[in-house]
Amino acid sequence: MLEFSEGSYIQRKTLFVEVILPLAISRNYTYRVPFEMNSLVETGKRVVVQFGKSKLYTAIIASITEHAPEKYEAKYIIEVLDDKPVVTERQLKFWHWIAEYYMCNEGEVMNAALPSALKLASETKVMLNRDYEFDRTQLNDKEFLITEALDIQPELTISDIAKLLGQKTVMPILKSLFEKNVINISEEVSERYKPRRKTYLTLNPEYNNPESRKELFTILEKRAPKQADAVLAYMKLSRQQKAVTKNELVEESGAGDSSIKSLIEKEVFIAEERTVSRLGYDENDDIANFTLSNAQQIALQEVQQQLTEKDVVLLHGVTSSGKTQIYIRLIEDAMATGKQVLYLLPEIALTTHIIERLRVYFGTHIGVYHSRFNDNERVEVWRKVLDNEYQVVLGARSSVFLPFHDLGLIIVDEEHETSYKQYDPAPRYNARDAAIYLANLHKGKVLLGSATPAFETYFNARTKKFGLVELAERYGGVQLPLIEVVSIGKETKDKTMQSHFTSVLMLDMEQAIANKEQVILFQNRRGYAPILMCRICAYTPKCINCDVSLTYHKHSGKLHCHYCGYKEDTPSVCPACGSTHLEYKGFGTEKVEDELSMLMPDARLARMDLDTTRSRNSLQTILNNLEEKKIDVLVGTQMVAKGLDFADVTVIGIINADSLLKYPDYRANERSFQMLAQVSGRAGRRGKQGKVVIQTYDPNHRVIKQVIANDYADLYFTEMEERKSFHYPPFYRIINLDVKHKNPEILYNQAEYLANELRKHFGERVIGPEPPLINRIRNYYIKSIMLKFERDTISIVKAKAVIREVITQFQTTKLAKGSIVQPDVDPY
DNA sequence: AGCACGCCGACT
DNA sequence: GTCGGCGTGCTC
Repeated sequence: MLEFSEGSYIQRKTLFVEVILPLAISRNYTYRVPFEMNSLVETGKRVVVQFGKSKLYTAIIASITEHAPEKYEAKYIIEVLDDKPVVTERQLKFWHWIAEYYMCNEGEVMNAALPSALKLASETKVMLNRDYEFDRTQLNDKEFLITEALDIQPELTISDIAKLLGQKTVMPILKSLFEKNVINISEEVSERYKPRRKTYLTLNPEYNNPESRKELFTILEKRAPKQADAVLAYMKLSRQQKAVTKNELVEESGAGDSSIKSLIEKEVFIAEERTVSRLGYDENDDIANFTLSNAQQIALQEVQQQLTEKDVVLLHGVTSSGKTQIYIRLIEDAMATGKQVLYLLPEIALTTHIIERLRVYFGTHIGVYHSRFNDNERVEVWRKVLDNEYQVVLGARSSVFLPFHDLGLIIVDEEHETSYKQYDPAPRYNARDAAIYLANLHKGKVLLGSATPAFETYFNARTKKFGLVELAERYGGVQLPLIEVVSIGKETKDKTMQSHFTSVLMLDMEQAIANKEQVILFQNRRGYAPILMCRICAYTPKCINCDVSLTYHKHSGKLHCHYCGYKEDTPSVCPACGSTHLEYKGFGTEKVEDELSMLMPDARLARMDLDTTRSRNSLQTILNNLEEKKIDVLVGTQMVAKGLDFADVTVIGIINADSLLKYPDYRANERSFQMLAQVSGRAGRRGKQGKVVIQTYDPNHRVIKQVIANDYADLYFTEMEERKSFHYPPFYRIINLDVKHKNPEILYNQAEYLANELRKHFGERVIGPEPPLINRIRNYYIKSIMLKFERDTISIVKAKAVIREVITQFQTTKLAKGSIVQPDVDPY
């Protein structure tokens, strides 16, 4: 003992760290800190540890103690990766809450939260960054050696590199190479996000004075009249709107693409490519310089006022009411106090355009976080949020995991969107709900925005748990769509129906197409016909796994199960009685498209449902075609109602509202109301009157009346008063347990067994596993068991404790062999 | 998540 | 007789 200074005393203490490993294991593990690293360890820093026989992982320090574990000998930490923590203590608390609330492991949360480049493991693959030219003379010997090796073999694992260098500690070298942008850390090579581009035209300023313009016209009219038309059309358009696109000009002038091309070559027009949003916005609505309408101003003040009293406020504003402008004012407020802001959007609404416009507004202080970003970009955003370089972050679901220091405000736009909920890998979190907890950790506020709030949100607002601000007026004089309810029954009697279309809808469609406007038809079923039935013995083919009737798909000529994906050939004779009188009952999008193509042979039709969007770019192609007006009528399922607005869609037809009104779901009325309201909201934007045609056998159905009145309160509250027995979430807390297995038969037995185990504790509050509907995800069949508790009859904590115990027993029972049970908590 | 260990079916 | 399938348990 040569030294007695305080510093050396600290070095002599034996420290242990509890770390979170990025694995689905139930506990945190304890490692021993070598003396020389005593001053380096800190909560939230990354460390490299060996776990199991040979694997190295990046783990996060969750806590530091001096107490040695008693039952085992702790392994040593191999290295400390960071100079300062990459995960804040608040985040660790947040992770802990997520793990607890959504019944998963902290390791799984870590996996979802950290970009993979921050969690290198021995099997991680490394490759050269091809997008970046680097100067190899800047590298040291070892770094140089690695790049050389990567020239020969494009992919190396970290253990390969350890062998190559003949040393165990390679992480710091890789870290530095990554930071110098020399290497990439591979993940599944995610498709890079391609922004959508549009060509904008401006007239060469040379022709701004009347004389030179006159001159231009005289030349053009003689030699190229089409080009003259194009210039005239440009003048007309530019008087109406701020920016003119090439496509708009082609359409307006009737001149061909080539005339415009030659005008660009002659430098009459100056062409410029710009990134464009897929939302209904374009250059013509100005976000940088806007004034709030009266209604918006009142709503803003009300939101500000309510945010002083409540932690969460719901802004319920009809489609096109200009909620974004209100958000921008609120973001400014929060920024003025020096706090950070998180602006959450569903993935589909995150486009470069909205980002660009907010960038114009907030400069370089705004960061964006996307699932389509590659890892380098994600790490960069992570670091910049950590270093407080970004004051505003615009992002999808996973951005709730960024290392914020001082969140003043979280905005959750389109709060009702189901894409905020992650289903497949744990953690099965809902970013909207997690955001509320996150804001709470920061003593910040949450604004939820929606035109069609989720039922639970509206319930919380009406029961004063959340604040509530209503904005019922569309912005900028945009009219709410006219809604016309048409009785299918009456038109059938009058013989004015043409296949599935009423005369009203036919007329509206024809008019819209004549005006070069577009139509969206909504039919809540895909396939051709949902039921095939024998006319003699009423036999219907059913799925062998799920016991639901099989849907006929004309495209494949087969019968499909929409739950598990099972397919079989269409029988030509009834398998039960041998008769040949087989009948298709009901109809889906395929049939609607089919019949419409016969009624309107000239209209350009397209279909958007799961079947037509399964392949990689097909959704994008459909959207592009719609935007470029290569489609007159789009037939689709729920997909057409999600997030996308097109300026020229003026007519929305709901082919059969009754299939929606009888939605086979325990939240039936809410779902049908939302669906109808969302679809309806898509009609008519930017100065065009929209129209919604609702075809139904039941024109007096209350839900339809409420959609017309945009009346949430009545729907929800009378419903609750009248039918307390209905399975509405605000009265119930629901926990879903998913049972997974590759074999549907075993799965069903196990689900049944688990349900019975749970019944021993919870009695009749366990629903399931009937009816035998089985979903298939990847190669597993999944069956849910729902636990439904009346509110206040059981604490969710207690329920979860019991469930955990049952699951643990279940997993050690012989019957449970091979099944994985994954709980999915619905917090309402 | 990996990985080893162990227990049953079809092969040189 | 073994090779290898997966089901099970453990990793600080």
